[in-house]
Amino acid sequence: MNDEAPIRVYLVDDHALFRSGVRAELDRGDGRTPVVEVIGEAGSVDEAVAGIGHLVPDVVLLDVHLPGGGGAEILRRARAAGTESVFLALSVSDAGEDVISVIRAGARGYVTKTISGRDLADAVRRVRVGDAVFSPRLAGFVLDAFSDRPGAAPPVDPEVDQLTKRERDVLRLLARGYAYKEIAGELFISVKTVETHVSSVLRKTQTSNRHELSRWATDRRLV
Amino acid sequence: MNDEAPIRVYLVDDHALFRSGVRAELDRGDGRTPVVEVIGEAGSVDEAVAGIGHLVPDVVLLDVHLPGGGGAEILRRARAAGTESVFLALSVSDAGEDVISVIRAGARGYVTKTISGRDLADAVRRVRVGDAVFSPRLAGFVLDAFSDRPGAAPPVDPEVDQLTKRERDVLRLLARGYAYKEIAGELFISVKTVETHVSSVLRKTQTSNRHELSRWATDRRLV
DNA sequence: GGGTGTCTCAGGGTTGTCCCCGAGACCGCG
DNA sequence: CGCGGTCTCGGGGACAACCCTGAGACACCC
Repeated sequence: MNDEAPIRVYLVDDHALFRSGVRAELDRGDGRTPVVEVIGEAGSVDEAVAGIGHLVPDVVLLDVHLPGGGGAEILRRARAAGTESVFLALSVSDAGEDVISVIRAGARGYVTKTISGRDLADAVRRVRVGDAVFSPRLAGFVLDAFSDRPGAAPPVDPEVDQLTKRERDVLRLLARGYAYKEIAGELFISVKTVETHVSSVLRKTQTSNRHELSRWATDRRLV
Repeated sequence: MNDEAPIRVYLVDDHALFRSGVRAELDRGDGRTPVVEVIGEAGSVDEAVAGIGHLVPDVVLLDVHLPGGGGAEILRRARAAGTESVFLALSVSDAGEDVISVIRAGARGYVTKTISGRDLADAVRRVRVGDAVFSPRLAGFVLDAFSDRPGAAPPVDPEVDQLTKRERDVLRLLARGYAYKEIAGELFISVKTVETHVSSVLRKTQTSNRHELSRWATDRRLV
């Protein structure tokens, strides 16, 4: 599996301490031949885009949450500048929206920061050769979200755009904690009609009550 | 300012990568004499309590969010075991509740993970000699919270601390969307008792239903 | 014209939420 | 010992949430 030359990695995270940790763990190579080499790092969006364009790394390790745009922003700008680097997201967050946004932007994998140095090196090697790498907790989630779209990333979730306009109206108010009666008053329809819409929304989103639905909606930023 | 012997530091964080980073930055000592030496580390609550008791470090660098109890829990248990180590919280979070909880438990400082290696070493040195160290963004907050309480700290809303312990238990689950039946199962009490507690909470918080209450609770970061 | 989809509304049902009332058990305080 | 606070639990009721079935009106499209 050794291609002689080590994999050249660029590291983006706003915490210098964390960058230092990744560098220490990866460069050490776990006592064996260093298959991974950190050739540069950045702590901000602008710095990262410039560094990637300049150094042309094989793999970019990308933090999701950064001041001034986030990892997805870096990915889009680097792609727009014509980079061919492969991107692997590395984040503390396991929130669905974070995973979705960065994968949609084009990352080839997403691992959480709980990962060990050895596993991280292995993940880097795997995305380098084309694998998609996900932390175990996220794998199921990602498969669900992209199961019926093998090709490019869709603009919105399949579940969201199968809601009708009126259903979205009801959903918006519902997620804000409105009672059926209040929703009816707001939309100038009867309570019974509200019930019908709510019922459809719950069925389509595969949630069972308004609390789950609220979480579902906020995860997708519909509120 | 050099006491000849380096300050002995114990490091607690659930991310091995991050521990590695702190270790690399601190041990290097920025090219000068190593004033700080990492003598041990832990990734879990139990491991940390045991390690602190055994190694007797001068300073413990403590992550706030840990599986199985958190930094405040470690601090309390280590104190109960009679340690004389000084604790410095080191966290990604700048949320008020996190700061409050760990300071209340007895930490002498709180810095965020955006800190540089050099500044961290300096912070360690300062808490070692008795200073209270806070990241700039948190300094104002901490002063506010403790301004009128030179001693201990009960900085909660008047409405929150008039809730009894059991009522808070119920509130926590209720705000997460649990049904009464589920809360009853979780707390090993009857649904009727849950109703009683909910009723009290709604009255004391002057809210009229669980949705308003959820917002009330999240506004005060009780979830 | 017929099929499909959306929006509207209703009846009737189960379950959940919230309120009122009362009540026994425990514990700490004066 | 009595008193107050907390925790526990019950009955009974009003209303909200949610489900199922059915159905009329309108628009679009083949």
